[in-house]
Amino acid sequence: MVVRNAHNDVTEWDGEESGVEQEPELIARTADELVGDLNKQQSEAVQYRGAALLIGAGAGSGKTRVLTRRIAWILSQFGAWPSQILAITFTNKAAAEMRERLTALIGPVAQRMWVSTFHSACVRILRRDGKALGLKSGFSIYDSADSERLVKIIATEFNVDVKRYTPRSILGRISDYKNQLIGWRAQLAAYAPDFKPGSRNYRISKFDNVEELYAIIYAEYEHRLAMANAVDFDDLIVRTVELLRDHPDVADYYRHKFRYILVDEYQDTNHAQYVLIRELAGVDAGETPAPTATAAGRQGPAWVTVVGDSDQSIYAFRGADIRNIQDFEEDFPNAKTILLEQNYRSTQTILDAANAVISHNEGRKPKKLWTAVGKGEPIVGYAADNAQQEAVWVASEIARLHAEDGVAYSDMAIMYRANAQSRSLEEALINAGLPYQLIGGTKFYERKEIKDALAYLQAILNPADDVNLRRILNVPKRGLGARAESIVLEYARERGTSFFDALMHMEQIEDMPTRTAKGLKAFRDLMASMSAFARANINKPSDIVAEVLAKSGLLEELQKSVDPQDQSRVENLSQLQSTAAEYEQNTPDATLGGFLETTALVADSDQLPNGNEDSGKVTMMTLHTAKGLEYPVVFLTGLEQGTFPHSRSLEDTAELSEERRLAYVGITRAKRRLYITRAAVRAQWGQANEMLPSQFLEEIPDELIDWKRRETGSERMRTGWGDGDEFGGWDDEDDFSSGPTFGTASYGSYGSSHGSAYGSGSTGRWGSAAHRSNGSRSGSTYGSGRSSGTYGSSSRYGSHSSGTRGGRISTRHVTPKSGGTSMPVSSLQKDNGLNIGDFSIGDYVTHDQYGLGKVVDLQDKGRNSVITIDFGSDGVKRLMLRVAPIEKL
DNA sequence: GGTAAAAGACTTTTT
DNA sequence: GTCTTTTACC
Repeated sequence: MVVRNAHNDVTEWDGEESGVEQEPELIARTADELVGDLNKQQSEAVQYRGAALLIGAGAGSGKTRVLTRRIAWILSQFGAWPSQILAITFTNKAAAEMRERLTALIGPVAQRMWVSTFHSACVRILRRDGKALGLKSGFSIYDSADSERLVKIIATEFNVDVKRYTPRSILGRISDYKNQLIGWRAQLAAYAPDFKPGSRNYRISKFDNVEELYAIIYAEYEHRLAMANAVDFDDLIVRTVELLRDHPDVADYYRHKFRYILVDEYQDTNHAQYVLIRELAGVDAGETPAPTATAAGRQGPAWVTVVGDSDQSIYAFRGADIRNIQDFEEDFPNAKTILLEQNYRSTQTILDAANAVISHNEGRKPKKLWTAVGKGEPIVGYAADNAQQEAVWVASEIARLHAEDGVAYSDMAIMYRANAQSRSLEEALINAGLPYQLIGGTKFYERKEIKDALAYLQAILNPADDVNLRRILNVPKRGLGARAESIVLEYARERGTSFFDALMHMEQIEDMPTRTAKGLKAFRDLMASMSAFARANINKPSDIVAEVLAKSGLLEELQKSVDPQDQSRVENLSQLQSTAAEYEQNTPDATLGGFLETTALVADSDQLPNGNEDSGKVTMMTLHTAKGLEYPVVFLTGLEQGTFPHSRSLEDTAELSEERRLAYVGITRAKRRLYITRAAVRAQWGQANEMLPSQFLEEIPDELIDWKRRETGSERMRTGWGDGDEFGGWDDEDDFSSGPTFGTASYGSYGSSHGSAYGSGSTGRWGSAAHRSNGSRSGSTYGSGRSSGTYGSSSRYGSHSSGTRGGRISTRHVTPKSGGTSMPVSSLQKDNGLNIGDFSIGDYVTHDQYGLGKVVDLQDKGRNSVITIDFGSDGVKRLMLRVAPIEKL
């Protein structure tokens, strides 16, 4: 193993040198390697010595870079062990990226570090120490659908009017309680002291106090979760906090283990997560550090570094509390704040727009992003008559950029507020023959067939899991309907045991129809046999998946079906099989439980190809999913009052502020070119609505925008712009109206008039979804029959290895199902997605072959940009950026 | 208990 | 316009 130090020049590190796995050694980096190429603030943040550091990192300010360098700094300069570091992100993708960059920086030891999401870190803790809370091994993690199911079961039992109090809204309230660390005992004591969780036949009689209703369902929900040996998403955090608070020995262990805690996207933490950090760090544990400490040492609270940008807080709806970051300096003693305001991503024009929009938010700390990149091109605006036309224009602009300017499809992204907006855009791209990938929508692991298969696995692993067991009782159909279920359930409730227990003792149930008894026995035997198989092969999850798919009849039922949608379901199941095989291959100590965990904690954004991969496709996603990403060209669509900002946020200042931050996030995703579009008429759930321009458009200084079409046809006629008599304006596309300021009637006041006009509108002309093939939006078999040739080589990239987890990427291409072996992505790459604008002279990079190098020259030739790198002993090389196997450090 | 047709709800954003 | 849930009938 090669160690780098101050006097070694760059040394070759040949990853293939040893067949035997060794204890990976830490690559020690010199101070100059870690901060030599950083700006003053970045460098200060990397080196800061102190117990609490807040890095206020504006969009594109090199946040991840600072974070990874700081970790390397702590290791090499503070003398910390890799095992003493806990780095937390929100998404798996961010965690994977950080780990990857750390590996490049400090070597393979990074693979073993705690670099993970809040949720998976907590799972890890709970798996190890959850026994103290009564969690048995193999506990289930309920996703929101499972939780909703459970709430619905409870609410129905309690005779709650689920039309009025939907399971979702009840669950939302429960989630709020949890995020605030308000326990069910407290709620029960306050609002329903007479209720005992688990007691039968309790009826909520009076509805004059909704708090009582919530308190009771909350308590019962928690009770059932405990019975089922299950936790929900929020519990992962909450129960870990509980563990640390109530079990000093456990808390002690982690407090002395993690001496440095780093949290990314701190503005998105909720109260529970905030407390978790405090507990883990031992801020309130009362230990005092050695007075002369220059590092976290062994005693006293761990050193906490948080990185965030309050202007990018967009998850308040999920409980994120912006005060966590705003109050950091008061919350953590002797906290230091360092602001990173230099942006390395976008042009000044784009930043000016972002700054202008965000400045309309009240009560924020002023912050101004700036860049050395230069002014760049103006923002391009377009006002369409309707959503379809907007989509067609976006598609044509993408085609033009690709053809005329050589912009790679993968360098362009279309963003929108809500998933529902993707439809018309998708259609336009299909019609234009443009390759795309859509992120989000119905997630892979939320599909029915996948959830069914996972329910079997979960029930095998954790028989007490009532929700999953009951889910599969009659899936596939085996003649065990509501009646059979209720017989078993009744017995279970009488005896206060689980559904599983009741099933095991079904012989004692009286008055059971023979047919039902037969069916139940068959089901029980099936589960028993699969369970035996699983026990015998517990570290071969892919074999267990295969067994379940075959024995359960899930696969058979779908294969027999004539419904074309079921065909794609079969494919999805086979993909699940591949994912399991992949997991098994990549995980040394693979278990069924471990596999289920990976399926439980995935997000849409995890589905995105990371950095250096060129998907060859335009990316479409919601603004929320886009956070943390960047693209040379960004289309921000649907800038209308009611669409964006969303209608539900128009009346509330706080919510409107969040929408504005979302706009800020969207704008700052763009590196070179930003497009903003809107539609005058947009159909939502079948109805065409007339939409006013988004107020955010008005907040962008007019001189920054080059309007290709400023007003729509109908607006011009109404406002008398041009000649009233003429039918001017109905012609679309190349209408380069360059009129003076246009803020007349239609741009006047937004507030109250929104949504009042219901245009009979001209929608529909652009064709309805006639050719959407099978109604399934799953995409895997999406219109495979039509003209696949048009889509170039993108099929080769279809669903590559890293793309089998979570979320959906739909493309027009059928994923080639060749056994599930993953192809090495690198060999397929034609374009690594790197951008010349991201490099500056003096940057360090690693090359797959030559190792570490320093950038000495850059030639911006668009797609053919050349980067010149000094690799020390290997000489100075000129490389074509787009194909160079390099990574920026 | 299973199937098909009809009604109804739904859209923010997600770990 | 789509997806889920309810209802009517076999």
